Amino acid sequence: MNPDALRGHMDALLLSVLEREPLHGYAIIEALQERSGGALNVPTGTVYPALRRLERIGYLSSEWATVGGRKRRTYRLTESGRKQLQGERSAWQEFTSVIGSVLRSEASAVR
Amino acid sequence: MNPDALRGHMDALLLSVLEREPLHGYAIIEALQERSGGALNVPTGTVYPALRRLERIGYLSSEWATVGGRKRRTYRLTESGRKQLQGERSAWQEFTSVIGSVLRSEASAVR
DNA sequence: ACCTACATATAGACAGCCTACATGTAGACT
DNA sequence: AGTCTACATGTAGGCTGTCTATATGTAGGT
Repeated sequence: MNPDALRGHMDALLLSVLEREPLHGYAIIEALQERSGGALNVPTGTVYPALRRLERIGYLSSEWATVGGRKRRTYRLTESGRKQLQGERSAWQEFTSVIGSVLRSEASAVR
Repeated sequence: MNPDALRGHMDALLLSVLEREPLHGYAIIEALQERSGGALNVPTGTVYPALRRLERIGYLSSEWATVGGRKRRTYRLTESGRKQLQGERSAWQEFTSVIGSVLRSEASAVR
């Protein structure tokens, strides 16, 4: 999966994966892999900064927890984040529809 | 349309619009608008550099023409570009399928 | 002692899309 | 003559988000 293609869709992915239940960063990465059938292998250097950015914006909130001696920062969707996820979903529909319509244009309409 | 969303898909759009027939930059911008139902408004500062990049890579070739006193640089797909377009199309399928599957995951599978 | 999985984090590189600007022709209207 | 819009190409520099690489540390297995 070309990294550049993810640009601008990372937020939707992260919010979506947190819709079901709060998760910590590492678990989010695993969830993305699972739900994508192994296609999505997002590096930690992408996910952790992105989560912080989303928290800064107000779409996520986080708190520390210790499980089995390991520290986790667990993120959960805020109300604002839930609304944003709706927006991201419809933006995704719009996006795929628009790009798709250009890519599917007949190769030789005239001639 | 969020600019970041286009990232990494611009090539596919440009190659696709040139599949039917050779076009110059300005006409490419218009074609993108038409085929997207007005949703795609790509600025010249995006298109012209992108076309040059694609030519440098070898997916496009270009030549100057003068029409009605105005100079145009007309771009056409090379063989290599045609192959690349096929690749872009299947990459797009893969991409939408993967992201879509994550975004469509049930909001509450368990519980 | 070593390795792997778990877990978070940051610095800096990289790339591509954008805004803003520069330049010029043609044709219509005043 | 002057002004405006559409046509037409191009570049410089900014922005921003993803990536690579690296650092740090715990737990558990061999």
